[in-house]
Amino acid sequence: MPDFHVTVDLVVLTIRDGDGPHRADRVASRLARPLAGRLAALLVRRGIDPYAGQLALPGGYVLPHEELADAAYRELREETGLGGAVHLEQLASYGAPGRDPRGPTVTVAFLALAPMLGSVVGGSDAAAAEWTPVDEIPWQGLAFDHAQILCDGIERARAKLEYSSLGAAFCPPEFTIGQLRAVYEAVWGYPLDPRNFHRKVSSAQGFLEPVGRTSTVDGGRPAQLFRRGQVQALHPPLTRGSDTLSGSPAG
Amino acid sequence: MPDFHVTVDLVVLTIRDGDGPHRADRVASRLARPLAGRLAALLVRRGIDPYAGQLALPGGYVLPHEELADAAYRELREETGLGGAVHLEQLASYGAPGRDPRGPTVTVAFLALAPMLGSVVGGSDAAAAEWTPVDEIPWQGLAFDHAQILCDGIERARAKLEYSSLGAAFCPPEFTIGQLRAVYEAVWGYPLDPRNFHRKVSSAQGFLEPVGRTSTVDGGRPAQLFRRGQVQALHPPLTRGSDTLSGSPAG
DNA sequence: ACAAAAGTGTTGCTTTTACACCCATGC
DNA sequence: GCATGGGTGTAAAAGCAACACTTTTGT
Repeated sequence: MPDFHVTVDLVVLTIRDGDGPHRADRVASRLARPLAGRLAALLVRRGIDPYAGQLALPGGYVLPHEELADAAYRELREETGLGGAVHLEQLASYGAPGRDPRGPTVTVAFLALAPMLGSVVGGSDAAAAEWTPVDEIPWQGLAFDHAQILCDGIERARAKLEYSSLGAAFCPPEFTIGQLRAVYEAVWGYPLDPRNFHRKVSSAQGFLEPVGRTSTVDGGRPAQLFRRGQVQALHPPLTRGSDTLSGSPAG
Repeated sequence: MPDFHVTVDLVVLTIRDGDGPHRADRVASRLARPLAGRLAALLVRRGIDPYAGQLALPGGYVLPHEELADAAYRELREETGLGGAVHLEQLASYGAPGRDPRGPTVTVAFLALAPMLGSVVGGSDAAAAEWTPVDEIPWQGLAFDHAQILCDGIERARAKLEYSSLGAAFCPPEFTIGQLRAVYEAVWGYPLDPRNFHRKVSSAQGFLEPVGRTSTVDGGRPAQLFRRGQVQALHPPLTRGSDTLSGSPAG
């Protein structure tokens, strides 16, 4: 019974302000308004030896007698200062021979979704932590097999938004449907019809829980505030499939 | 950097002949014809010490310098004699402290789907391997945290049949749409409308590939044979959602 | 007044469901 | 003939994309 090192690695995603790019494959021929946010991943600059100086996912060794998810939470706090208000779920495990020069190592990757706010501080063995928009990730320069893991994490997030209420994990505790739509648009990389989106999510039973009213968030009129509801799964899904694109044209 | 033992465990599922039970939550008030098969999982009787004599998932230690998926394939062959004609995918990892009395152990669980045929032989440290219908699984008596893993595996299989072509992994290389429908009915535990099912899967582009004709399989007329197609994902999904139930009434 | 976002109504199209019906075979 | 399963047609219902339109704020 040979032994392995066991680590956790974190794909931490959030939505940041700023015009996101459209995904070329989705908005080919249609006029499209600019997106209100962009999907970004958290990368740290490695301070110690294997791949020192290169960008990597935050992560670290699992302690014996520590639950895997606890280790993921701990690393998240240690390396990024992000609190407990994040969604965390297991992604997959990676154990290719030679993936870590220090010896046989299995890493359990986790996917974490952080609300839109939040500055990040580096700590322990990470010299710096920074949000990188997904279209600017230096895929070639990532340490270990972290390009693969990050890629899997982003794809998981994109897929799960379709049939779960996960999108709300990117929002502050109370949010408007407009903010939630911005999340979906940023993650999927193309605009959605505000009116149909509104109808869809507000008619899905248990998906959203109304709480109050806010004044103008962004120049518009006050809007209903919501909390995420109890329902995790979503039937029917939110169609990122066909040509659900649209939205009012830019000009 | 503490060390862990790393194992793989396999949730191996197949469809076996015989009337399957209906799931109470799905067929409440409606008359329903009997199902043509039932979902079964592979369990082994442990021969060696931790939990000796109890039922467990097939699995074993990962060798250093061995890819996780390779270890899963190896254990599948060693313990069950099942060949390479199975679908195999990673399920999740489990590392709760104390889950293995021999010390800190992380197990990477895999989901394997075996075609309907196939007798099973025991080997190495498994005294016997046997197919157990999922509604007869002795959940309380399983070793380690294998009840949890098995439960997760079954739920994964049920969910994935909806939006992928995974159902065909339960079929022999060439099969009829009727056989494929029997798979879906066995996994989900309730009958589907044969005519709508036929239309749905045969109209899904790339899902099935026609190959030839067979004579009567089961008293009916000859039917078109199919191979699984290239398409993995399925849009739109196959609705196990609402009340897609039905089928001709029993009497 | 104007822009910008929230939210509602409506219309035409596609998908889904439920079921009638015919076809081919074995007994 | 009759049962069994394969396969097609079809009409009602539901879901969805697209877009017109009203409301309510800030500038």
